Amino acid sequence: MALEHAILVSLLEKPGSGYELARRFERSIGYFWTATHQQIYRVLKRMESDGWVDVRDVPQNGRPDKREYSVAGPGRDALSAWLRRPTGPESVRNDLAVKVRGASFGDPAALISEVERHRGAHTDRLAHYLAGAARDFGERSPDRPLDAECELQHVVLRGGIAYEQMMIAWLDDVLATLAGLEARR
Amino acid sequence: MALEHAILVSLLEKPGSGYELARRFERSIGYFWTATHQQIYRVLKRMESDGWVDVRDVPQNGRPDKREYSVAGPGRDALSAWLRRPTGPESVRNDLAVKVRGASFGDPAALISEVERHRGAHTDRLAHYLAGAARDFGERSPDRPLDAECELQHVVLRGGIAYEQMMIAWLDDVLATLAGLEARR
DNA sequence: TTGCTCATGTAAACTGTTACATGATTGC
DNA sequence: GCAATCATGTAACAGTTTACATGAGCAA
Repeated sequence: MALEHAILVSLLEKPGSGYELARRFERSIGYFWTATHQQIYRVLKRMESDGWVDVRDVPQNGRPDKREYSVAGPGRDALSAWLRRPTGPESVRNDLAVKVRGASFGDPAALISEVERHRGAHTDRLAHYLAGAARDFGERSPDRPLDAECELQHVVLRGGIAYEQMMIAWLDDVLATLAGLEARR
Repeated sequence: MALEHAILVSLLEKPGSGYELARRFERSIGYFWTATHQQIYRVLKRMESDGWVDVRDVPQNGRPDKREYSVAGPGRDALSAWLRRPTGPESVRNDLAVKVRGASFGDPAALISEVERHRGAHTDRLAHYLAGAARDFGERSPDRPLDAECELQHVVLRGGIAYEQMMIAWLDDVLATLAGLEARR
């Protein structure tokens, strides 16, 4: 269980409201951990009552007030304890792999458009990552290295890029295999 | 939701009991879809009452009887309908990426052993996949191609291999980044 | 006799998804 | 006037995880 930890990391990078966190989970953090606003509000409430975060009501002109959360001492401790604690093997959930394996009992060709759709989604995401990498980490001089926070954000982004490239290559392999089966019939 | 579909695929490959399915979810299918025996028993019961699977009581000598499930017509239909139906974007859950990004607010060096542990797990899994690939798909003659089921199992396995190789390379990148931050202090 | 494998389950707690609800402001 | 954005929630349901429970056989 790590939604609270993902929220702590995000709040350490910048304090914000539940709504703002939900936005961030559609971008940046959301690329390696998904959550909806309902989940976030629920967890924020629990973390507040556990003393992991502080809240501050921020009045805004012409807009509803927002409750801005920031990480408190116990939250920081909980995060650094979690960093050290071994995390179990990730649970994999790959619909498409199940579908590909299931295709042999149905019509393999029927899967082609679905695989192409996924390929498109991964291509879009890759382009998005590459643009972000160029924007945020493009102009680095070797004699003036970035700080730790930046370096670590960059290595996570490189992971996202490697993942998307791997997926696109694999989906091409799947498409070639499906086409081969089709041609053979 | 696709646990029922993963179970259908597994039962089409070979009928079996809930217990046997739970074993398979620790290997083969489990590499791209995880499930515990509790989930499996619950879903099997629902699928049985929906007529997706047939059950047969198999007495065994010296062992408890087992209830062997096999896919029925409606189950096969449900599977092929799902194969055609677009599946939403996969929800990513990567603990380690959250940890790496969180490390800048704690001690980056404290994360090194955790990353090394994950690297070891991925190396083991890669070796296991490669052994399986050599065993099941090693001796192929180009003039006698395998059947569809085999080809599709093979392409899924290639995906697993590509994933593990990508992860190991990324974890090396993470380790180099963490070491670089450590050396700089 | 201790622990492992085979075999099937229940119960409770937690997490995730979908739908609904409110209310102000900004831009077309 | 209509839709989108900002901002915070509730409610119901579905799915997942963890712990507990039973009981037989088999091997060190």
